[in-house]
Amino acid sequence: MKETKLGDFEETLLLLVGILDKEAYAFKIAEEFESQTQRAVSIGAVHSTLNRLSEKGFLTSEMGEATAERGGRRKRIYSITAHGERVLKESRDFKLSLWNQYPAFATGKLNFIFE
Amino acid sequence: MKETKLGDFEETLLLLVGILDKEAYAFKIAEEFESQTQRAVSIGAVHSTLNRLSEKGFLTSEMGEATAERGGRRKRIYSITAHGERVLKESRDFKLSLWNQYPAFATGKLNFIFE
DNA sequence: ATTATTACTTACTAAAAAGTAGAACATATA
DNA sequence: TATATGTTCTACTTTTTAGTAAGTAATAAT
Repeated sequence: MKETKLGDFEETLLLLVGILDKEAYAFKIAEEFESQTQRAVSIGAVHSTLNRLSEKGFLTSEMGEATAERGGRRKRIYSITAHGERVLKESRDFKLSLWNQYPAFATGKLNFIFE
Repeated sequence: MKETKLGDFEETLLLLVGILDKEAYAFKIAEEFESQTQRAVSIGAVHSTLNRLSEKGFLTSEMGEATAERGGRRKRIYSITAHGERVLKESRDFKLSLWNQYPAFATGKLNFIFE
């Protein structure tokens, strides 16, 4: 296990970036994480993880437009790179494959995903 | 993120134990890992990870019968605990759910797994 | 006997992931 | 102007995961 890969929390955040699309900025990501997992996260943990993901080349980001809302500091909008998407996909395929081989999980329903 | 959970390598090994069933002993697990991932692992890494998984309550094990093969030291056979299976299942469900929400991945094919 | 092979065990180290703390900034409202 | 709100940033610490090293054991083959 040498290559740069994804931790669990990292993978979740990466996916949330993909899900949130144009709304993928740290605060929103943190909120979404909490609502999807019922677990608390500190915003700092999210920021440092997003940084790590960027350094690893899985994410890029750019500053969004200034908003005229209260607290309207400009948001940094994240998006998944091609590399990030590829790694995510590989990770998914590998897991689907394993689950499928484990009798306790194999519903037979995942088979045709590998059509 | 406080609760005891699974690292990536741990999750893979846990699943391999489930897949290998009666053949789930460290050496075989290491071989299977290499064949399924095309990555090398050291047997020591596998042993220490299996230990960790046992301490966390995800696995149990017992010594198998002595075999009359060359190098026939008794094997320690691992199996997944109910707790291990539950955690594995939760992890799977959560991931399936996220993948399904990410447009780049959503084939629509995973939907009905949550029927 | 000696060596090769299949295995386990344990204590340790290294690396990576996760989380914390504290500061800063922009805007709106009171 | 002072305060609340929504937000980013980064250096640092802690915790967890992954991996190494070195030894032990049992058996078969030479």
